[in-house]
Amino acid sequence: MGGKQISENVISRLPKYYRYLQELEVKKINRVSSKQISEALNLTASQVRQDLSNFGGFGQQGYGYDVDYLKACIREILGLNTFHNAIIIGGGRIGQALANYKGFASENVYVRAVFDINVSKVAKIDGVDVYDMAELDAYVSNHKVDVAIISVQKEEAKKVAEKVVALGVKAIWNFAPIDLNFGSRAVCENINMSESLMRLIYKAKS
Amino acid sequence: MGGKQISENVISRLPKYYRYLQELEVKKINRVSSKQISEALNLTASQVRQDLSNFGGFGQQGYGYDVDYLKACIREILGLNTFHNAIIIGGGRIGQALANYKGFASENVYVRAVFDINVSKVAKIDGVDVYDMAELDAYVSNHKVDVAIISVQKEEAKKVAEKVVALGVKAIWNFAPIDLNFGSRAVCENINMSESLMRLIYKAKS
DNA sequence: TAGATTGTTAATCGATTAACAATC
DNA sequence: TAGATTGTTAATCGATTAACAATC
Repeated sequence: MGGKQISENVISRLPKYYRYLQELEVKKINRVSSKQISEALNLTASQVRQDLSNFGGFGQQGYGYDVDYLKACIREILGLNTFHNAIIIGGGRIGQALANYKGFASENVYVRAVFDINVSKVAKIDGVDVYDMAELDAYVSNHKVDVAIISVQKEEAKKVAEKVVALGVKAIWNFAPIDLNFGSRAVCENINMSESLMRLIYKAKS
Repeated sequence: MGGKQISENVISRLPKYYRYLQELEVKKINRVSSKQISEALNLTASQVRQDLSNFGGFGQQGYGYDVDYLKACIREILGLNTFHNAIIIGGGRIGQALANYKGFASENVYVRAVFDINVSKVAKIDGVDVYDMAELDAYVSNHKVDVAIISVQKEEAKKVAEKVVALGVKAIWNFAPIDLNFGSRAVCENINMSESLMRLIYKAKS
């Protein structure tokens, strides 16, 4: 919606800028230049300025960028000021690790429920209710679900993701080793550990 | 080492070709064209042929590619025929999930040990021995460790990764939310879930 | 003021796409 | 043979880098 299309490369660098600005904030550094950012993140200063200028002019000539202000701007651009309700589909090891991970709160993403085919095996994961997979439809229909986290087996991942997208979920975070893509119906990020491991092995031998 | 430098984009597509060829093999399909591959993976046929031709001519004019042969070639290119010993540093939820994950065997990567600061809490994870972090140096010095999987807290990740690289480990698979980079000393793949989640939220609002 | 650094325009570089001769 | 499809060369497109006027 609105404005020019931002390339995937630029989108991928935004969280890196954000993370670096957080570090500076912790260190009580309140001023930074595109050159400093570029050196910290292995980019060029031009690239940093080009990236940021996609969203507006956040700096000041001769001075650079105010750390707190730029961080707040990127936080807003990324959408981290909005609250998001998430559910986890698949209560295996990865699903459990994700339910447990406390880091999502800083992104304002809150896990509200976990769904699993075998509910008896885990009644509750770190305070999050675990429901039987059969209740997924009803839950998604009756609650506002912004993000569905897919951590089921590869074989079921596509089916279950298609289902929740059909029920209106607009964002899928997929941990199954397949590439999901919903076109304009929903956005998706794939965390494909298997592909990452293969890339690592490839690079290790070169 | 040897040959022209392959771009990161090409390397990232190799596992996708491999995965698709595996699927075809399961379906007993023994022939495929660049057009078919491209349609399955949302690429162009040109791109598929360009990518593959970086490594040699695996196809036949008028016919296409033999599935088994191409799969074997890509498996070889990726280095999946070589055995790799891995250790996991950090026995928290993610470390446990990784120790448990059986999928690495198909990449010939085997987890031989887990290291954790608090050994008493877990004596053994899915048959893999858990050692105290204090034994890490000695272990790496006395065993062939090809891959170190980093699943400790962000704060310790850089330090512990630098340590094992200094001890000779040439491949780091990093799950801590920082970008690690060892230049020519070691290769590295970062799985940054936090960045992925931010990208997802960004895209969800656009 | 002089020095520093932005935002933006232009130049370069690399990756993707198109085209096609070779040939199975 | 005629049709299909490769591998590769050339053309296009987009992303990165360089340059610089504006100005704090």
